[in-house]
Amino acid sequence: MTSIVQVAELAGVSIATASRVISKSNYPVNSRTRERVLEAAAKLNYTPNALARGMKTQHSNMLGIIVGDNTDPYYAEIMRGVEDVANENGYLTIVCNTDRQPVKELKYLQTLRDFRTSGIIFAGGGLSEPGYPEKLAEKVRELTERGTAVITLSQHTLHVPSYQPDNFGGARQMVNKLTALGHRRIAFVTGPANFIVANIRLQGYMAGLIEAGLSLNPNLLLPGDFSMAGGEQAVRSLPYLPLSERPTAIFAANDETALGVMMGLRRLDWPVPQAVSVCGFGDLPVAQAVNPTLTTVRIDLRELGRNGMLKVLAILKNETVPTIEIAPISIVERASTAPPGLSPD
Amino acid sequence: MTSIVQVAELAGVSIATASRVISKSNYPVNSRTRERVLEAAAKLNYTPNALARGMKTQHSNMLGIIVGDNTDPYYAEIMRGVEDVANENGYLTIVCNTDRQPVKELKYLQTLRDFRTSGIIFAGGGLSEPGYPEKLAEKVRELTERGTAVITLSQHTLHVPSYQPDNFGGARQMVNKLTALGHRRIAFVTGPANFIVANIRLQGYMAGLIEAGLSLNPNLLLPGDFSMAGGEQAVRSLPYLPLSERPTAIFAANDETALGVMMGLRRLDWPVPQAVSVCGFGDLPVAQAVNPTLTTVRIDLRELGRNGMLKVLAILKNETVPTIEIAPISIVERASTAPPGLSPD
DNA sequence: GTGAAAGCGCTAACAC
DNA sequence: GTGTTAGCGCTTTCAC
Repeated sequence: MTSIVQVAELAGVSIATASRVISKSNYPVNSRTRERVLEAAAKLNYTPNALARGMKTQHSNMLGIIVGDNTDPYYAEIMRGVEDVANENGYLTIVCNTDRQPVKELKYLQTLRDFRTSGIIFAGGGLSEPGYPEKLAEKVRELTERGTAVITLSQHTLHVPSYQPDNFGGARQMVNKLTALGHRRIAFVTGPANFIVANIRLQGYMAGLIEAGLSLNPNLLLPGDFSMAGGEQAVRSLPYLPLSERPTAIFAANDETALGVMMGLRRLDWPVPQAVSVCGFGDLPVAQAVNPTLTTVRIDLRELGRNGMLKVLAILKNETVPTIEIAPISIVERASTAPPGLSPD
Repeated sequence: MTSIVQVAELAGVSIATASRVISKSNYPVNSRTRERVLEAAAKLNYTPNALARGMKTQHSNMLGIIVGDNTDPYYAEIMRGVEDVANENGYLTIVCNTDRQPVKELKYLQTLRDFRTSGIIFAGGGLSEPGYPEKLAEKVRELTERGTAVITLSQHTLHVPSYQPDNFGGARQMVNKLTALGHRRIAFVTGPANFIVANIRLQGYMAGLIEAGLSLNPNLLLPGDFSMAGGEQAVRSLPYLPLSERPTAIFAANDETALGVMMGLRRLDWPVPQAVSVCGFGDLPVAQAVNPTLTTVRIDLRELGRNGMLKVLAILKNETVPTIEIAPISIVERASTAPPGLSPD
């Protein structure tokens, strides 16, 4: 393996000089000397050992991204945005799937510390399990103290800079849209209870109801878990409701759930949107692929990722970044929503 | 930052002894001494610097996974399998999105080399652009010579161990299924021409036709590009075919294309599967979510990833691994296929 | 403008 | 069983 030593030898200079050229230090080096070093490096097909460099500089040009599951299109899209900017800036992106398990999350943070990762991005929301936020905060403090740039891309228990989609406003606006269409009985399929984002969307839903002068019917709060299976399961209880209470619209806490809801309704033979409108949250690519196409709250996830990584870079350059910044959302109306009462019943 | 030096000091031993305990070397250490070191490490919340360790051992417990796009569910699923096993074995997984561009791929390989990555997994098929395979092979040789374990998870130009789905057999079997249903005019939507896997599936399609005594109608070879948009575009030409030539079944080279095909057919008002059957390749999660659900060739991608990573670990342990191993596929019949002639025309 | 040398944290000979 | 020491490849004072 060729090291800077052979480059220096071939160029006939000291390794110090070679290093100055190679590492693009702003130390003055005679342009002819610089030329010779560059030539030698090229001839030897030399590139610096990133490990050795990281050892000196105490950080490694690596970035950890903490996701629930990289298979989930929500996270996949964010990851892509992060990786794009990371790659443009010479950083390596490390995937950390936690399955939302505190143990896995903590273990990964430790490993990322061992590798002197330059930055860590929490792509998803925090887990609000008892005792966990404190433990996590402690671990993260160890990291930030060392100069690791840490940010979150969602509402989180962590007190680090955060760039987050407007989950509350998005849910509220979606309910506004539904009430404007004439819906009065709007069900909401929740996300996992210990998942902060899910609760914020629920708050937005309730705010939307209040704005329209509606009151919350607990029977229309259907438990879900952000999965398709959960959505499918959630609608099973609907036929047992008295006709007068049945929802004319179902708002799912995320798109995957909404897809499950649509599958469940198909099984019940309740046509969408004729019998019941369905909408989701996220605007994943599938939202356009399903039949009927899904009305949803759009978050530009790739942009969220790109911006997140830019913030990490800013922190590493010691620039000040705002504690909380809100990424705009928008409502995308598609075919799965319509005014109520199109159905015979 | 606490290093092995402070641990040794606190335990009252030399750093060599401390290292022997910490690094789990099988060197004999007195159990009482070992105990003291472990205690000291725990008290100081010490964990070894992975960079320093990698510097000595010349490789870093990091693994690069080369994908076209981590947003593509095909790659996402493989990644997850790889990451699972990697994590279980203390390896970090680095995402490398290439967008199938040789330049990006080569650049990433260089970076992975700089970081002394222990292994590299090519998740997708090789690019068969003129001159590229040679360049890539050269770069990979540099890596394998250094002890990097390199494998591919698809048909590839590279001569490294490969664990790959049976793309040929899968396509052939799907055509068998369609001909058994009674279809005689089966269209095929191709993938990108420079993508090896796409061509192998095309070969399988042709083999299936021959087996059924059918000949290839060039008009039924529709150009696609593995994307939904490509699939949608591909069917646009169909109405211009004389009635007697119109396909009763459309086999798309991958699931995303099949989804696009279904969207395109919806626009044409050709009901699936009544007017025309549709099937895909891959069995992505969406295949079950669309309406009608998609008949497709199933590859267990997560298992492919898991196994791939296990192979990398085997290579690193100097075990011999087979040059080529084929992962089984299966046909999943769902609602998008039916016998032909259910349509009025 | 250039070079000598210390040291980042660790492992692995090599002594004792 | 334990300790001393030489690097791994790089950056960075500090001399010159």
